[in-house]
Amino acid sequence: MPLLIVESPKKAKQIASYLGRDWTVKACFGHVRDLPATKADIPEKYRDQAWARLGINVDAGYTPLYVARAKTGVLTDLRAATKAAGGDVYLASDPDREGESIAWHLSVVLGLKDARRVTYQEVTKTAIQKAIQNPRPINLALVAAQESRRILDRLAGYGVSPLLWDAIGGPQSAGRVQSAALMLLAQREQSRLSFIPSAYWRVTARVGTTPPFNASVQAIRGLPLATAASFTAQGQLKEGLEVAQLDAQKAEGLRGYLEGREAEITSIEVSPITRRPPPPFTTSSLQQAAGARLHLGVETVTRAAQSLYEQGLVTYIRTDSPALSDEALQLARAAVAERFGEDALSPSPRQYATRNSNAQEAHEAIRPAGAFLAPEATGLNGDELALYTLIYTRTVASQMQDALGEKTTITLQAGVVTLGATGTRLTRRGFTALYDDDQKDEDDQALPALTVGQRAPLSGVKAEEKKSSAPARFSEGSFVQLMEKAGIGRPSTYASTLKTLLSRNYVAIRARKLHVTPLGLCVALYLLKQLPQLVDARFTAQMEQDLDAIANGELKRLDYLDRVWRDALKPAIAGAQRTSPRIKVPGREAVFEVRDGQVTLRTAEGAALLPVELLPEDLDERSIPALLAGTWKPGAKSTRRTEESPGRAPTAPAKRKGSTTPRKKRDSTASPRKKASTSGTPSRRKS
DNA sequence: CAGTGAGCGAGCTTCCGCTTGACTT
Repeated sequence: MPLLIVESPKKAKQIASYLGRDWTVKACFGHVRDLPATKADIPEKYRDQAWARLGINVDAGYTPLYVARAKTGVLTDLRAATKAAGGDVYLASDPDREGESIAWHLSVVLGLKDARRVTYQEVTKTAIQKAIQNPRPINLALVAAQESRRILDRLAGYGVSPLLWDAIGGPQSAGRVQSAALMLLAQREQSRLSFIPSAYWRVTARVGTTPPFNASVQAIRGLPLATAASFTAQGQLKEGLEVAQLDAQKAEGLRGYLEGREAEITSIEVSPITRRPPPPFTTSSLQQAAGARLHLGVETVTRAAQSLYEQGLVTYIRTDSPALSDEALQLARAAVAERFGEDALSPSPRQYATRNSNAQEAHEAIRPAGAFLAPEATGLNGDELALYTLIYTRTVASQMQDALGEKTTITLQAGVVTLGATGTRLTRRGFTALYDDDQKDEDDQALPALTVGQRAPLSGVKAEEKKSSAPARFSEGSFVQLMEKAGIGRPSTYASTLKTLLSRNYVAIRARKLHVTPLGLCVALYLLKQLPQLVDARFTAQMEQDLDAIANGELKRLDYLDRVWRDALKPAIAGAQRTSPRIKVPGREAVFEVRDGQVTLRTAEGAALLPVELLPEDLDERSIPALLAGTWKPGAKSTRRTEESPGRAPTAPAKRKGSTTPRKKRDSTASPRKKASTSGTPSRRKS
């Protein structure tokens, strides 16, 4: 009886039901071998080799040392099943680079000669049957590409992390993905800290038509009134821009000028609007939407989505493709027809393509699985119901008609002052009847029917001073999207990369936003100076191109690794400064100095160790003297945390435990600390 | 002579990516 091996047990069950009793279907649970992680993983005979710590014999052509992963039960099970199948084994791991590698490792571990590799794009009976009729050999060039990726990540990660242990202290870490991701956050934090807000004025008035509407001042004597967009991040007026700038006195003068004055409508412009439904979810867009709409963090979303997957309610949750299978398209369209009628359907089925060039598209979009149960019919509750509803409506809405409408822009003149008002109106709701993704514009309003030349008095004139705001911090969900857009990490690692940055104390979550800590800022800026290539997201983009060339046979694995390691990273690591770095605090006359994992703030007035909970944004004219005097208390500024959802709050207290600084090195022997930092965070949650 | 504590030195930390349960607090 032939044996088919897939990665996921859920998938194995599904496929077993398609293939019937003539087949055995087993899961290998992802990778079955890997480089040794710690010394304990290294086999006795290699333990005294100089390269054993890396698990890669660089001098022997970057030969990797592979060891079985902890799940011995899985391997013995697969070996027994292989024997029972008489070696008639089909390797059906995912159709991407990692999947090809898994197939190759399986073929080695199970001793398969002439391994039969099969792939399919969707899990349907016909697709599976077609796949097993067309087996092919393992693509060794693709395996070489994966192996190069693995080796590079190990060399970079295990090569650079010890640099941090020397320079900064503590069990710190660096890597191709986490360091580039940290840098993206640090850059945003820096641009926020150095941002200089600009003041501008907004003057509004009520126009006395029936019914009335609101208009805002656009220009005075034809000169546009300054807005937030008129200024640079340094608080300067953008070059070559001619605008009217008010101060309190002028604003009050303008208010008096307008109050009671008659305005005339000088133009009415109407333009049509078409809005298309957003594509079905991928891992990153689901995180973004669940964060924005349901206020759920990445870990909560991942856990709830995994549960939905295990219940057979949604498809695989780690995907970069928004594509729907033909079967799913039909089911989604049937759901539209049943709920809203045939007229609500888009004229033809909508298929969505990814815009992400790194996408491997081994799975389809995250969508309802099986019978497309309506949310009410699932029997779910809580976060899982909310998440399923989101996935269901987004998928079904993707097959609905566009929303149509019109945008009206009104211009009015009152003496020398020009005012404007906008209003949008939907003439056909289309998909928004089910899934409304409208971003509300504060100026948008319902406008009455108006004609050019019409006159009406202005009243209730208000002049408000506004300040331009710095670029916003990332939420957990938008951080995941940022990583995807930058091309770093994969759907299976977005959540764990964030978790790593949190557990290293490089990043903290406050009021549902990601903040880079002083330690994170120091690590990022240190790496930027010593190893700029590692913190650059383009390093990964270039790696992807080179891996493609290896997979195509155009580039040799050895040549590639020599180029990135022997000729670039290795000498850069050897030449890097290993003394405690001093980093200028952005936007302040002060420096951070970091040693033993602890950050010290140094100013002309003195120095102070920074408490772990202090964030760069807490540093100001009041807190700095308090820190130096030792009287600073946390929470003085950050008390206005948004606690709308008390049930599911805080990851914050759990986080700090595992990664406290090793001030007393003797007390923190390796094993208890490891335990605390790896299992501490999730296990505290349920109590 | 046995027990205690300070001080010293050795060993360890770490990557990315693929998959789920089995462990405690």
